[in-house]
Amino acid sequence: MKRPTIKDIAAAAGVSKGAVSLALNGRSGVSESTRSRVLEVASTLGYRPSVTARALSSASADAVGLVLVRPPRALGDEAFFFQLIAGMQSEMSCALLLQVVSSREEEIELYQRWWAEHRVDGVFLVDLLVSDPRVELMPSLGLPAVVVGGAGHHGALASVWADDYAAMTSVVEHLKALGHKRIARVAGLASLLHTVRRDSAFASSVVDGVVVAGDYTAESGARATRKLLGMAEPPTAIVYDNDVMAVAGAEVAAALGVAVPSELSIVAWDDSVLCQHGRLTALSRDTFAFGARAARALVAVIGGASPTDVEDVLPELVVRGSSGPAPAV
Amino acid sequence: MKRPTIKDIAAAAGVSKGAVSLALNGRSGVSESTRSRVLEVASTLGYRPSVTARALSSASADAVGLVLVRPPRALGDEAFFFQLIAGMQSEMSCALLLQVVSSREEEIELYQRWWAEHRVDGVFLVDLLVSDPRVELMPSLGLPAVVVGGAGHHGALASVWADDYAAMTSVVEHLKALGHKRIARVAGLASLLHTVRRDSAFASSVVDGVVVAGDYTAESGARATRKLLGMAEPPTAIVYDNDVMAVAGAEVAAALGVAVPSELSIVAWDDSVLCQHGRLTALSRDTFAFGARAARALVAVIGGASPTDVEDVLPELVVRGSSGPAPAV
DNA sequence: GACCCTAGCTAAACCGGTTTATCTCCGGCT
DNA sequence: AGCCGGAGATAAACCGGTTTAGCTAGGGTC
Repeated sequence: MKRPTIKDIAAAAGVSKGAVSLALNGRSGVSESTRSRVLEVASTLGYRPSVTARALSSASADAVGLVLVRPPRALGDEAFFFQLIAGMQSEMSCALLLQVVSSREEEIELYQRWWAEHRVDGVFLVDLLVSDPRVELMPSLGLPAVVVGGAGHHGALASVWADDYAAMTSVVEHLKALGHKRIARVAGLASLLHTVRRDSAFASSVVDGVVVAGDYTAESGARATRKLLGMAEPPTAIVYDNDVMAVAGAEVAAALGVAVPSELSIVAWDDSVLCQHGRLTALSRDTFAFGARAARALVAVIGGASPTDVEDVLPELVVRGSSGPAPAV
Repeated sequence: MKRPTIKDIAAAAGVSKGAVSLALNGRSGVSESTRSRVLEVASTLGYRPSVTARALSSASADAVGLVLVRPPRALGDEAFFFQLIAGMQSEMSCALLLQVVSSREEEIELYQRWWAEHRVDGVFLVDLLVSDPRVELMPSLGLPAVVVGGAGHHGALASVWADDYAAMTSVVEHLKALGHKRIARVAGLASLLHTVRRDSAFASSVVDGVVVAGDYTAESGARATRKLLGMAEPPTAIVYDNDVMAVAGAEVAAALGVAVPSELSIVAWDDSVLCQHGRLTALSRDTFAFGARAARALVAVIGGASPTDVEDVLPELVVRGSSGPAPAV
């Protein structure tokens, strides 16, 4: 009960392997009558081309790659990536080759290997570093790639991004309009490009703004919040770089008896069910749609389109119960 | 700057392609001196075998498959699957081929295709149906597979599972011990096997227990809760089939002015950050470890081990603020 | 009628591995 | 000496496609 190969079709249709290949791929070199006969035979035999064999002779691999550099254990709580992946899938007819590794070196090694082995037709690049070697590497390999969530234009690569700078500014403006003066920020990993972008936007719109580093985990969010609230002149508003840290921060505030939002306003970057149920004011971007857009861009680049930069809509601030007027002095 | 192939190594070492293959795979047929010379050359040339080519001559594909049947949009909120995937990755050195499809037919089609094309060495089967055609299909295809989250033994397949029946019983016992008599349940999709298992456990330990169907979304959880609380004799405790529905239910209760836990106890199946921050009593299983265990089982089956059934530890009830003594009559 | 061109097809090489058949050489046994 | 066996290596077939070179028949041109 083996699956039919191109040879079986050739035999059944009474033509050569080569003719079958031409006919199935809609290329010239066979007559219309032969082509239709081949297609007929192929469909009755339930023929499916083997991607493996096809990839070997340098055609499509029918898959795209995504490598995540994370401690696997922490990954599961990051709804962002799963939303992103789900969105990507919605716009791709091919499969996604996914692997989680623990270092940047392994990541690069893996991209090279996948490409050398024709296992993928293209890749997504996420978590862009400030000076990211991948931006140079991909074009030199000739591997189609799309930067997801970078900061605009990146070398010769296509890019799908949102304006973190403008978004941060809009958050700060919102808080200033509510009368806040002492605004703090709990940042994400300093090595990531978007952290730097948000940092600089924050620095230029808030004078003497305090920034505490975090790593997206609940623990780091709680720790940073305790530190901030323990200062001589604690902030009246804190902006967190992701939802998990913000929720943890809100809990710390509650535990310390700091009322939200009357004494402290909290804003989260990236909305999620977590923020919705915690009634946190959050900067909401449609991560699912973002992933879908990235997939479309990658498909286009693989198809031979020249790389373009797509700017996502500016994230919208969804005001919920965790932000309000600054406390009277 | 092409990647070296087995031919290059053969030329550099002055032996034939066949000898190189034997040497690299640690098989007999070459002398120790030749083997070490080949290995030496291979490492200095930075040789990496092409999985694609290898898969063609019926060897390993170095990837395993997972197909999810979901509307992609809803998938992103289901932390369960992402935790599971993260756990799988932690125990696999190979990549995961992931695709989201919208129907069971496509799922089966995809499994067959992947296997026929040597794209995967084995697959995970999730969301087992009550009478699932895949259980018969996999052995007949000869495709190594592991059932994840089924109900024990499934035909000729290996299985990694948790005892939903006993878990449900333990939840009900907990509530009964608190004095609850009118206990209700918001179930998941009726087509899934574990729903049926939980249903039957619930039915046999709760007399006249009301069950409302849901589909794991927040909307369905809210709807079900409104229905239950609007009854003439509303339940004093509700058990939800996942975290998202439970949190939505807690919100509905709050909106209707029903105090939790003094008037209504809420228990969620599957713990998550959502439950932790919502202070919901939840049936906690370590989904990450569950995924890791599934990966180990699949690796073993692919390696030729005879399929075994691994029972996961019984999920543990983590009591938080949402469950308490039944209200006095 | 000789010549050329092209459409339509076939045979064969190729991709990068694995596997099998074959060949040679060397040592041990009778 | 003659025979057998096994170790060590090679050449060639194979996996299932794509691609290229080459062949054939038919039609148009001068």
